[in-house]
Amino acid sequence: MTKAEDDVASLRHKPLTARELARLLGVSQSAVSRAFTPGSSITPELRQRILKAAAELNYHPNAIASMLSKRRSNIAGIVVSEMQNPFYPTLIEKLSRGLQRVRLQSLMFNITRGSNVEEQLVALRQYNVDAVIIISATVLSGASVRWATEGRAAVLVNRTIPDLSVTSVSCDNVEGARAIADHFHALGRHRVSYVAGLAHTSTNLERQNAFVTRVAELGMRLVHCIAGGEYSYDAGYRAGLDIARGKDTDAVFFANDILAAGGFDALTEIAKLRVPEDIAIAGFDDVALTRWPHYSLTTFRQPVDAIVDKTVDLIMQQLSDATLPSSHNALSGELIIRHSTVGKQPLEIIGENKPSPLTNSL
Amino acid sequence: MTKAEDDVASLRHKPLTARELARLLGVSQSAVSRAFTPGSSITPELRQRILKAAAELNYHPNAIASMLSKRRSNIAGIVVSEMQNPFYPTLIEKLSRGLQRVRLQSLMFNITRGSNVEEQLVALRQYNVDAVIIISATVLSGASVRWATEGRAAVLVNRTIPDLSVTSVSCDNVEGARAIADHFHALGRHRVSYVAGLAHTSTNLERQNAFVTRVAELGMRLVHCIAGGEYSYDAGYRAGLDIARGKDTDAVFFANDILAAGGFDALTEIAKLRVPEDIAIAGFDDVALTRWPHYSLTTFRQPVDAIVDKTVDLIMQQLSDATLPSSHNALSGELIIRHSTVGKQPLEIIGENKPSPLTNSL
DNA sequence: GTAAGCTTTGCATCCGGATGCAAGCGCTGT
DNA sequence: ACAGCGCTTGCATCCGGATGCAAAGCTTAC
Repeated sequence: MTKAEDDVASLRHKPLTARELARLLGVSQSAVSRAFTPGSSITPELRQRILKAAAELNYHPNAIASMLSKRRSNIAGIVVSEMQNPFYPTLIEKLSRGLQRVRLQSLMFNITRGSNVEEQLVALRQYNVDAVIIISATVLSGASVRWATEGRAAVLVNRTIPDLSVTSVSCDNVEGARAIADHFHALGRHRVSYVAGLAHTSTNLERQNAFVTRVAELGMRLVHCIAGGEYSYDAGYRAGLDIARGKDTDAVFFANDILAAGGFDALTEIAKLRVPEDIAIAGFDDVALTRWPHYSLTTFRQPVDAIVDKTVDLIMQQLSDATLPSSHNALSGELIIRHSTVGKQPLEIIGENKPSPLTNSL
Repeated sequence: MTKAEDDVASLRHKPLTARELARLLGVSQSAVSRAFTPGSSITPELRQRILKAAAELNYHPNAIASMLSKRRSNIAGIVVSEMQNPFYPTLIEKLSRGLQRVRLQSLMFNITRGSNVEEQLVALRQYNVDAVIIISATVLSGASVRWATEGRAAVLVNRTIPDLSVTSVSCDNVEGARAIADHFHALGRHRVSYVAGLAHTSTNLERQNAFVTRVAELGMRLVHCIAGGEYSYDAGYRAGLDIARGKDTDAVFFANDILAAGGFDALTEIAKLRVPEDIAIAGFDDVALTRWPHYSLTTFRQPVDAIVDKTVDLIMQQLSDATLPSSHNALSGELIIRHSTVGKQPLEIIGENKPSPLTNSL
């Protein structure tokens, strides 16, 4: 044991420390520290000399030590649970890039069925992350969220918890669902259905309520309101079969794009319905596959960039002012009309502006 | 500034430290430390007393401090670049769970066009990660990889770099490509094509070379070898159109499933070819969409779980023995035959065993 | 009863940087 | 020339746990 450890230690030639570098240059360790701290009290000449030597000797300040003394980890913990939905990898990638812009690294905490949530949250606290970003319409209880976020900057993305004073950022689901309903109405559809995702999630509830309400306002009939049970292709497929059996729906709104893709295939390939002539289909999110020619799915685009920017912005604000009150931010999205509701002809007329249906898709 | 900082500090009620807890219990800080260190010299009674108090007072050892003194971060840095391909989110999720099992947290480093690679790698080193796992068929130069992995446990997943002595784990691409060629041959196809992904990646090169070689061995004709240029639906779609124009191919192997999906749609919906009657299609990876009824894509399944296990295993070995020589591990996958090569009838006969085509897909 | 041998505990110090404070230095103005 | 002021620099200490070493406590054996 001790032997092995020694071997390891000797082989991993330990990196240069600030003290060592300082000694070599005949300056103090503080000087080295200051050279790497923007805005600290040091002459440009000394700083240059130190930085130059550091570059030559391949010295990099030890982030761990720095964290310890600054009591600041420069790490944002991202709690994720649904990497299966392609919307999330995209979001996370952009988010992690956004965080990097403000010098925050992303420590990922995957919470999935199968992983120990408790343990993950303990780790989250132990790592002293400066900020917690929770991206998961599911899983965490309110109490867990409170515990995980207590006393640190935190943002819930794409999720709200009513009784919890934690800042949240999401797409305006109400706007989106209404836009879909309005679109169906403008197309002259009267017998609409809704396919839910995970029933109890805030995203689903908001979309469902807003859609159902708007449908009633517009005098359309809600034929089915199907509980998909999850945000998956399979659930959408099954729901599509149900709807086809009902034979009465002329427009369906699926709670997200993956559901819609499944529904699309079931409705066209099994039920042999024509889209959009027999039935119009709309999804939500605007993931890559909505642009695939096979689907060309009308959807409500989540303002991903805006969501990321707002999230990063709120984190930064909270970091500089711990008293910042929590807020719920619903960001405006955009209805993207494609073939699945208007067919190929009208699309050109309406002026769908993508130069090619292929541009920009996965 | 100082004012604000003070406010922050006061509001974030700082967590209990080991010294504080020790003082409350009338024991030494070392005792607390030992209570939390398995196998250390402490009586069970004392340990219990400390752990009990710790639980009550909500004390958790500060991981940062622990890292500093142990010179061990318990963090694995995962360098990723292609979150767009659904194969990777799945892999990463499983990998991060596998790492958690051995007490390693995953710090993600997203390397994308647009992000500063250099900076990311510096961060990787600064955080003193114990292990580096590079999952990205692309982007990093050999020199960068060497620099990032130097002196620490490291594994390249799904990628090899010939002249570099860094351990790698990947699917056996040669086996997979040969299996596809053999399958085409067994189906009686004679005029095959290959659609490449990112040309210079090891995954692509291995698949391409093995396929081309095997095709020649079997006496089949290689009609086209198309440079997709990237692993995307669009590239596959364009390649599909090219192949259809050539009119001579009766079986295509796409370098991965996403390419295959694009090719499938182009061949069936634009070129109006029947799959598999006119043309058989195979992909690689076995991502969720291959199971979607619309595609039902024959593919070579990457042994994701085995890849994850092997990777974690190799990391652990390297951590306990720094002298472990590097190795290249190609893990055996599995040919998954679906409708896109054998059609609906034979599938039942061949005995595709999924209880329902929907099971297990996204 | 006491010395040897082992275990448990505490003390002191270290990990590598950050930072408050005071000493050092250079410049200005009289 | 010297007091006064401001900027640089270094010293000492801290961040929160880990750990080698020695002291203390307990067993066992003579």
